[in-house]
Amino acid sequence: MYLYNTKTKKIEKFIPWNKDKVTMYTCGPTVYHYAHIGNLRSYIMEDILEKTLNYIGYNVKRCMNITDVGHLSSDADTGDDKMVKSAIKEHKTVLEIAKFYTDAFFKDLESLNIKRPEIVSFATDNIDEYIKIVQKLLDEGYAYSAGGNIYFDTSKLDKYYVLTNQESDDLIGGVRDTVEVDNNKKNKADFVLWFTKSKFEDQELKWDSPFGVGYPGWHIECSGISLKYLGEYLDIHCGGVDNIFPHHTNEIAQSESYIGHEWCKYWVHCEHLNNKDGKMSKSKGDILTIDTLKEKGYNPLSYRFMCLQSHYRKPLIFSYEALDIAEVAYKKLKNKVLSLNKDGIVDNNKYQEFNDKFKSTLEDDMNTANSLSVIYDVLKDDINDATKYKLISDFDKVLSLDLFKEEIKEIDEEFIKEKINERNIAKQNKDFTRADAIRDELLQMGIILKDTREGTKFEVK
RNA sequence: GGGUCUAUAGCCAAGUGGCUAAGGCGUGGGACUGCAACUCCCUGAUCGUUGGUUCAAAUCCGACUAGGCCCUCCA
Repeated sequence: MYLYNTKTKKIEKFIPWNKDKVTMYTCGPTVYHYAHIGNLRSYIMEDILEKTLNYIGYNVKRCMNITDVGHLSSDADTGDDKMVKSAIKEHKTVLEIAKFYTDAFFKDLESLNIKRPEIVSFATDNIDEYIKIVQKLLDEGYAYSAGGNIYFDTSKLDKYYVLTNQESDDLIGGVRDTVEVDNNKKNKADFVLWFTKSKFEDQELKWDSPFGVGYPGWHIECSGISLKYLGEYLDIHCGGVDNIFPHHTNEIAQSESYIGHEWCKYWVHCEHLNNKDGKMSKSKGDILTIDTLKEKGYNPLSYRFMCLQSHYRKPLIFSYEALDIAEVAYKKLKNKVLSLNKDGIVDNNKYQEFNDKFKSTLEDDMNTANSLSVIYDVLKDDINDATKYKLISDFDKVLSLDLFKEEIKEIDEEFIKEKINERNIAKQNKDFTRADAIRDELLQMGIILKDTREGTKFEVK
């Protein structure tokens, strides 16, 4: 398996810390709003990565966090806590908000056939872990207290900017208007580990700690959860490219200072889904959800197909035109696959040949566009249906496009057969007006008729 | 301003130095059909611009142009 590693800016051969056990951490959502389809692109990519590793024989232990507290608009002690803000807006408690959007998030994962990680942990369930880490960082001089908060001291590190080639002087403090400069910080890049002085009177969630009553900073959450569930040696850490700095950079700083050695080997980042004007984002408000796609009549898996047609390290521009194309291609592919006759003897040599080809596309930094091409190669090849069936159903263990799943819809089969019969009689009598009327009537109900050599068949739209 | 990534046909997109640049969708033509739909066959590009390295470049290097993302909210 070869992966692009943000840490080295190179495609590298994947060698886990332990021979066949892979630990994988993926940054999860902040549950103050619905996930938009751009967020979900990353989760699709991570799903493919996990399933690929399984497919080529690794045993993967994967963990994901759910951020349900302490996510400020800014990392300085300014701005609003997103969770609190939503809670006020929707007249609910913070935990009610978290529960609601967490459930919605899991539903989205299901719609897209994304496997739920083995371990899913809430930020609020691991407070002790953060306190333990912050305490040790304080004891060893990596952190300091100022203005009521605990900060990480980035000047204590030999190299802080490990994922980017920035120099500290290049940073523009407060590049966005909404960010205020926090004067408690010793260095521009320092970040909060623990807040004790909350500006929000209605901050509902607070915990007692040796540093005072308060709540954790944003970055400590992922380090804490990852170290707790996956240990001190992590193989892969995933997320969107926007997390490279500062979030992942800060995670490395605090985690490696805490454990005293290298922590994570491979950093894998997914590029964004953009629309014509740039990035979709929750905070900009222009979000497009899976539910919206469903309401417009799209199959969520068409979106998955669209993502798989592109490479995860390339920005993908969303448009309904592109989604329409993906949906047509997906349906056509599915129809072809569904018409395969699975009975027969599998040609093992051919199976091996195509399966190796499929694996190599995935092992090549998850080149899913090429993986899909292998399906078309299989369909076109001069091998029997049984072999094709076996190959494609195995491929689908990774791709998860439900290629063999018939659409289940409440249909009255008897009624349709009667109508088909009626139409055939009309056709025999050359009463095409009547025949077309019946065809249109069924079409209205979402039933498409096909006149084949074996007689008239129907298909659910 | 600094960092980082991208640029291939109408659209999506593969390609990481070497035969006529994958694949999908669409378009056009054809077969099939009462007409369609489905299916099948055929159909398209000197690879952002410009220098350079090389026997050989979409592929490597430089410059330029356009665009995305990050620089304390973000997948």
